[in-house]
Amino acid sequence: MATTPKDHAALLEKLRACDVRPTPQREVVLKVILDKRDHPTADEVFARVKSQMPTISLATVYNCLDTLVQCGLVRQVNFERAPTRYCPNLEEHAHFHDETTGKILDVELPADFMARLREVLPAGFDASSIELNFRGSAKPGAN
Amino acid sequence: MATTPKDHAALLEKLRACDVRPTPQREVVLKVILDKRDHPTADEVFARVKSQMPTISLATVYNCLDTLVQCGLVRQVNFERAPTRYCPNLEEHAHFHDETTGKILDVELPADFMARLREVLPAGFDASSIELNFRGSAKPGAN
DNA sequence: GTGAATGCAAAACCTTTGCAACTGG
DNA sequence: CCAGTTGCAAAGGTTTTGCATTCAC
Repeated sequence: MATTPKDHAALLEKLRACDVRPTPQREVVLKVILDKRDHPTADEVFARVKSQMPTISLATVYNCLDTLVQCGLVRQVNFERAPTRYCPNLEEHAHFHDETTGKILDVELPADFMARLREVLPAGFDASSIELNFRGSAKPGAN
Repeated sequence: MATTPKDHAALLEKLRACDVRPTPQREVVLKVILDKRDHPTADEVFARVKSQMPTISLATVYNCLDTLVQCGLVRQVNFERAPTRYCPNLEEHAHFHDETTGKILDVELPADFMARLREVLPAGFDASSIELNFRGSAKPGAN
């Protein structure tokens, strides 16, 4: 279960708030991402969406994902050579790639953490986004 | 010019220290990466290597790069959906992707910075590597 | 000599593109 | 109606693979 409303009306509202057409495809793509707390690839999103909307195409899923990322409704996570993953968590957080399970986990950050990270940038550098990725292994139990 | 010795003997020594066969291909791949301070893609490495060793194949370049990364002689940098880049700088540092120029720049970090970053990880998580990537634009002049 | 590395070509993989048909406002 | 979106199929670019040949030790 996600932290945010995910019923029909709420989803459409989110889309409209971003000034994008609330198409059924975008709604479903957004829905399946918000419905879980994981980090699916485009292909996994496609699979989930297909069960609700069998006629959707993979290209449309890619289109919708791009739109949602641009709107800031969903985040992108990039690790190594692996396919791009999508993240429903809009809070400031880092990612931990567990090499044992292959899973990606969210790492909560203290308040203002990202703001303080920016301080390492030399004068003249302005970061619009920051990605902090850990890779390693997690003992079973945590998260 | 790189920070580290890059003549024949020194390169071979580096490879031997990693317990890998010091083949001419590995040596040249390592050389062209250490010779500059930039972040070439596999294709760019291939182009540079070819001028010194015209018979080398792209697959071998990929093999060598993988080996060098595993040895820790070279680092990998991953940004967005872009092709993987390779980095000669073994110091602790972050990367800044300048969206205006498309270039990737090294960002120096204060001592122990990465160690302190690790502290945000919950108990039970052990990170073998950390990637800190900024994206944005840099005013001309810096770096 | 032998296991490892190379070179080549083909395949795999993820993602993008072109375009005709459709649709939401 | 009309710009924007979809669905499909085909192309694109990067990386990997299979296998015969060659090489470093």
